[in-house]
Amino acid sequence: MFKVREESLQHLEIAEYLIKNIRSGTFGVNEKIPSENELCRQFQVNRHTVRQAIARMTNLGWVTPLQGKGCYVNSLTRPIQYVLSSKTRFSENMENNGLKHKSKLLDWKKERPTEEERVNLELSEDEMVYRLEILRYVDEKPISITTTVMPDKEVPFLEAYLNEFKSLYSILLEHYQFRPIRFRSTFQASLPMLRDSELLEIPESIPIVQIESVMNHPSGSPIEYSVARIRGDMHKCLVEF
Amino acid sequence: MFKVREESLQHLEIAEYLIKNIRSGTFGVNEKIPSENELCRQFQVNRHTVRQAIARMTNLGWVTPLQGKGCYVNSLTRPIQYVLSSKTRFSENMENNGLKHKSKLLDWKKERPTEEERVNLELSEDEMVYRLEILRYVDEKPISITTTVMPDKEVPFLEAYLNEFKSLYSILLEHYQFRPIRFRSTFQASLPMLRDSELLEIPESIPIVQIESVMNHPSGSPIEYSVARIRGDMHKCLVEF
DNA sequence: CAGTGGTCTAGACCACTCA
DNA sequence: GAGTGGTCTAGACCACTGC
Repeated sequence: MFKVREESLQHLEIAEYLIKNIRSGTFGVNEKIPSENELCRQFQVNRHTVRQAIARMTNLGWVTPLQGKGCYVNSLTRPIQYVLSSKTRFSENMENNGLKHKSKLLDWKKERPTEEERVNLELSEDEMVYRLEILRYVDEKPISITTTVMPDKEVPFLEAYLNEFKSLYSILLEHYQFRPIRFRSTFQASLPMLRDSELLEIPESIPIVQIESVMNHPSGSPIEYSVARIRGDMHKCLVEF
Repeated sequence: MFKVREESLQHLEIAEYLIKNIRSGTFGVNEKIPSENELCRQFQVNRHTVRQAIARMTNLGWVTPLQGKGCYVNSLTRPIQYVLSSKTRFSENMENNGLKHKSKLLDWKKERPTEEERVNLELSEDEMVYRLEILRYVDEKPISITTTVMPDKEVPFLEAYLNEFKSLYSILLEHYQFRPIRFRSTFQASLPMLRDSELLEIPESIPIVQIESVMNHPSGSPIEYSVARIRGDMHKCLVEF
């Protein structure tokens, strides 16, 4: 129960030394820390020990190693405040934070919903849905992947408007004349799937926030079910009651 | 951008093999997977390679290695649904989920607030606060650490009631005749600090959800500022609008 | 005591980046 | 081609668990 576990953990000392130097600014943001071999010489330890220290720092979100280049100090991530209310949208939130943003449609399909989607959207067995996968950027950096599912019947011929994709909500407003209203959301901390970490360009050990939401048509019926997977180190979600 | 990165990643293959066997039930929940040396023999690889595979599985939340004992498959964590509204409390939420729960007061102090606490509680420079650290258990397992700060003036002589600590809200209700009301909360995914991982008995790579909340007195003034750090793999927070 | 996971060394080859 | 991080081998000692 009361573990002691001190003594002779060189990799922890190396990690602490490096973090202290990042904190103090000796290694600045977006700069390189010394190479693995350099650190081996400095601390007179094996490369494996240095790599353990760097793995730890990577997990804690301090640095990102890049093959062939070096190990870079992550930019300070004062988290973006994302306000969740019945009305707020991604783009409005980013504009409130004064941030440049954009969205990219990775893929879309028209197909049968999964069981979960069917339940959340209150659909019958044979109805079809549009499934969109959207990658969102802030300041040119990818920050979230969202899978959005909408019933076919509510947004007929949606594909006609997807070629020039800017924002899902602008399409809905422009071509279907409505704004979805957030009905409920759940939050969960998780770790990225392989595909997430590739698209978001983060190591697999950085936590992500998964937000599942059900949005309603202004008339009250559920119209959109979305699952967003967001970099956890760059976000803070605010809910007011 | 389009990384290939396949070929010769033995540790990924080993991890996938083990995960497949956990999924299929070959290695059951709370059972041991084969020891590192055993896996070395099976796959004809170096122990370091096996350890990489296990590190990955640990990060992904599949197993927990215990020194001297073995590497155990984590119990399936269908997440607990935690409803956030202006009124819900920890204990009510757990009872709604039909779960046994308890709270333990780790520590308390009466001291000056930090700048952040002062702002959130709208206090003047010289006011004092009670700071409580509470560890909560569900089914006898620790799941969250909460630091709760309340202004001294609102709960005078609080220490008199802390000896027989069961639940903060029962003390407030019984001795101060009020129930705090949730005003706002922020969510963030994060990784545990060293102390968190010790108290929650989780590896440092399992994500946690940090929920910061401001609670109001029914009369409207802020009365409690709390920061809860919760195992991310066991929780889902639901917000309705 | 034997078996387990945790730490560390010494050295190898590879894939990638950049000048 | 020199330097970087990524993978892997071979072998050592330690701390901890259980019988």
